[in-house]
Amino acid sequence: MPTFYITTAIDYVNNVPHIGTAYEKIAADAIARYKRLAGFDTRFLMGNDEHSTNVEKAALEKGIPPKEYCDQMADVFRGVWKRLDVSYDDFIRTTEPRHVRGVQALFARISERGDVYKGKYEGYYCVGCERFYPEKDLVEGRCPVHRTEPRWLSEENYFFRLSTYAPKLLDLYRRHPEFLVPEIRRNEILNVIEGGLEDISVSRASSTWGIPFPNDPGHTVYVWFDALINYLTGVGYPDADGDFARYWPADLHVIGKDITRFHCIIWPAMLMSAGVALPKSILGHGWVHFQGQKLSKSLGNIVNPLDVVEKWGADPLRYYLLREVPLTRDGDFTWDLFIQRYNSDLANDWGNLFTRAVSMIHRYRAGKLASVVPTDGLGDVITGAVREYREAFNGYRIEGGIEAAWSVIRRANQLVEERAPWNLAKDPAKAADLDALLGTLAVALQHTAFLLYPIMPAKAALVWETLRLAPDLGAARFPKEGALLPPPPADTVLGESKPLFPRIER
RNA sequence: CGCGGGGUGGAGCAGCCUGGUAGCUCGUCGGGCUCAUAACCCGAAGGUCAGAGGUUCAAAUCCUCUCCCCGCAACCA
Repeated sequence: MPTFYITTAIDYVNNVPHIGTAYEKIAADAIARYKRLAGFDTRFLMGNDEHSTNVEKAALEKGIPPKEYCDQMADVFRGVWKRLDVSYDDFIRTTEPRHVRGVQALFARISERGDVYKGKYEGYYCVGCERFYPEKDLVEGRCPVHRTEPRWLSEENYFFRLSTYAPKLLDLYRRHPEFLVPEIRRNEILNVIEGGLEDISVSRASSTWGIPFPNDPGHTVYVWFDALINYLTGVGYPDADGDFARYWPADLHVIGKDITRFHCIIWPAMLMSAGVALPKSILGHGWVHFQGQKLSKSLGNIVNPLDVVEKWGADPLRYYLLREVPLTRDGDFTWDLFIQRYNSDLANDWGNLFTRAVSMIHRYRAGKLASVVPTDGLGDVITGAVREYREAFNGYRIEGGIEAAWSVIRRANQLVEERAPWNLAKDPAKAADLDALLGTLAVALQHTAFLLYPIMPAKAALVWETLRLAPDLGAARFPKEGALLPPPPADTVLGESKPLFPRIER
């Protein structure tokens, strides 16, 4: 069985998830669910990044030990992901022993290669920002953010010879353009690499909340190095057998566009140095804005995904984000648009098709299907939509997949008008026509549920169950090219007709 | 000359790479239907494709210039 290993970025735990973080996880989840339907042995990894000094500080402010703080935050994050129906297979935390062990092992490999050396890190350091500033970025000798005078700090650090990997990275991008998508991000990264790379500091002497440096416990591993390695330790590295052999190299890292440099320059260089296979592809997605503005704490426009979920469930939010925000671009979340898409797409199109079809099957045929073979060309519409859907998903164009599913919904709604079942029902001579139509609608509904399962798993499952199909929709698999799914059972009473998505009245 | 993204009917977008009927969703207007969540279906109106110049038989699409908007400091995916 082919495998598919997909990861998201792991999250810093000094903030709770917002709608932008949720977007990334939902998108990755849709892809993971799609791959499972497509028959891949799929591994979906998420996690938390718990080692930064900011985390230590946040814990201190709460007056609890960092570990305890991280435990609490891990519960918060996992709770949110559960509410959003994110189906991760494993959740890694960078404080776990399995991770620490892997980080140290990878460092040993990089050191053996001679790519780590001890040097001096000097510069202006702002305590407020916890970072170094080049002299040119200072404003009148002061930190541009805090307006305080930075300290001149000189620290012994370990460095990674990133500079020597520039030619190899360029070669990687030349030979594997799919390593980083979309193209626009690839061009940005190529510019950076072509501009030359500098060695980077990979240890901190000042911090204790981190992974001890191998052979020099006075230092801790720089948090980014620590974090990136989660993709390896999440499948068992450094153990070469088991899950690591099964899933590595990863097929897809889903990350935000702000951290492409770490993932597309430093990460592959680390792996090259350690002699570990590179991931196959990295997808740098855009931002979700709110009312046209970047999400920002200082602006106070952070949208908590749970606010949406509490009112309408996870599915409408998942649908909105996946439909409205293509992975390659920035998108916008507004309540107006959310309600509009909910009402017109979910309530009126899909939801209404479901209710009208199921209720007619009950009204005219006591809830039983006499025929389950689609007529009126619906079979071709469905197989065509499935083909389009798969092409779109394979290119990570989830919105394209959604549109393909909608072509079935639209055609089915049209067909109801064309065949006017309420008239067929009045004429006993047309009973067979009515049976055929109702069966066609049931099969169409079945396929919409199947195709929309990666997007809206809960509602899709509800439709599936109403049609009295095998209980676990997630265990269903795509039919062969050009074929249909095994149809709903004939002569079984279907479930009730009830609104899938009650309209939102403004 | 800092870098990048973008300006297409009322709104949001596709088309631009590989020139040749300007397409989609929503909204508006008119009609149809009554199975359905006042949902559904059909039709119509509405755009000199930011502006100017150029190449061409032909430009939203290629070239040049101009104007406007948004990112590129931090929290942060």
